[in-house]
Amino acid sequence: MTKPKRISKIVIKRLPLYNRVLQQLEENKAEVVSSAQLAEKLGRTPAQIRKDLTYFGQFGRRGVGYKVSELREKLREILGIHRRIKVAIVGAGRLGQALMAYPGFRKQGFNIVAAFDIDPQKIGRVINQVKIYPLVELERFMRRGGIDIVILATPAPVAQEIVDRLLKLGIKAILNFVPARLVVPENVIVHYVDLAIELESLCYYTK
Amino acid sequence: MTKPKRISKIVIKRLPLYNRVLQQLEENKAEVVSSAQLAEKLGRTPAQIRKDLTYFGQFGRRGVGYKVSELREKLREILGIHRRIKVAIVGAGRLGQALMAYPGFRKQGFNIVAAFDIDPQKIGRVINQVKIYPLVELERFMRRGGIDIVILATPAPVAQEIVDRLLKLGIKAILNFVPARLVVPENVIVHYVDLAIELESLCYYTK
DNA sequence: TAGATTGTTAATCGATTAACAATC
DNA sequence: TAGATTGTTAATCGATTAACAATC
Repeated sequence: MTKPKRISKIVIKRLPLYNRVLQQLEENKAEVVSSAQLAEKLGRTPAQIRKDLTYFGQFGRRGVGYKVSELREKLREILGIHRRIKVAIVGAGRLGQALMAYPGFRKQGFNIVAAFDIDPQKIGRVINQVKIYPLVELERFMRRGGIDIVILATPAPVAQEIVDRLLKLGIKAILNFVPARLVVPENVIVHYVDLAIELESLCYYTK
Repeated sequence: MTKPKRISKIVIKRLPLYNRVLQQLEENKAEVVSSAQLAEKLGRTPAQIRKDLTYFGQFGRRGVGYKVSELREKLREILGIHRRIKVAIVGAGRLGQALMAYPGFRKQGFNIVAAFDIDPQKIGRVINQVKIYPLVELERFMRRGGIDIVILATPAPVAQEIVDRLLKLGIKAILNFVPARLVVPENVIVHYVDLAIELESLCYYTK
């Protein structure tokens, strides 16, 4: 084959942004939207939006534009968020608890099924309807029902060790808040969110 | 002029990562490091690291490598984190309070000077040594001492309105946790952290 | 048909990497 | 001097955008 047809990460990262705008348009009862209108709202070019979308199919009509509800549904399918995604938070320290309390996940339709920690002091506590379980329960949770994504918020020194356990259970995606590079096989994807690093790169522009 | 010599955002975002690794090396008493060693630890190419660094000067010695402490100090100067950076959190709801409690900012040397909210119920509360002030106090804080960066964690509907106030006070950098596109003049920089969007793009890979 | 907008190709732009002379 | 590694150029790779035929 000449074309591997692998869609780049950078494209995938834009799809949720498109989805967000479509959600708003839907709420405002918009029926149809053009790539130019989407681009305007997103601060991007119409060409980029059309190109991104055509990696996945032909969703628009020439001379008309895109049907809002239809395109949104397609995007949700592409992203895999048309079904209910089960998320677990591993590490229920300060940051973990903050994430348990964060309302945005539920608001976007995610199902935070549980939090996990080793500290017996924390086990059994409930924050924002999410209960903290001992780490050993992870296996049970994975078996019945499964967990689609783990949000990792452990202390840095134990992160890799815990990731190794998660990998054995078959976890495929990790949202990592721990400031440590994780070693995972290449079929597993890790997104890094490092708040201190975000702040540091901002500093550059304050001078 | 032929070369605008503008350094791209993508390069700036890598500098804190280099800094982090140098910090570790310093703790481990490493004196010298090569671009190959840094690349190994960061999962990047030696060429990229050397190129990134030479945008700002010549910090290494041929045949030898980079002096760890010296390079780290240079990076901290380039980023502007050699002096103590003052950060304010605007919006002390659930997410804002979680950010107040987040230990990583202090650990990286940031000074969280205050949080601000309009809700009289919250004003006066102290979380992790950070006090919540009424929004009107922002002006006073900006005058005496100043605020380098604002972490924005307000409700989405009022975000722009509050940003406009911050702009009038001369804020130059915003770390935005609000899922809304902010309108700012181009000399002001905004970094977006959208946790739900991070999760959504991860979903794509779990199928 | 005339006007609008997509889907897609080709051109452009920018970022990454390979390679190597300079030099410690 | 021989070996190592930087700084930097040129080649490559990938992403963005301009342009336009297709078509609603």
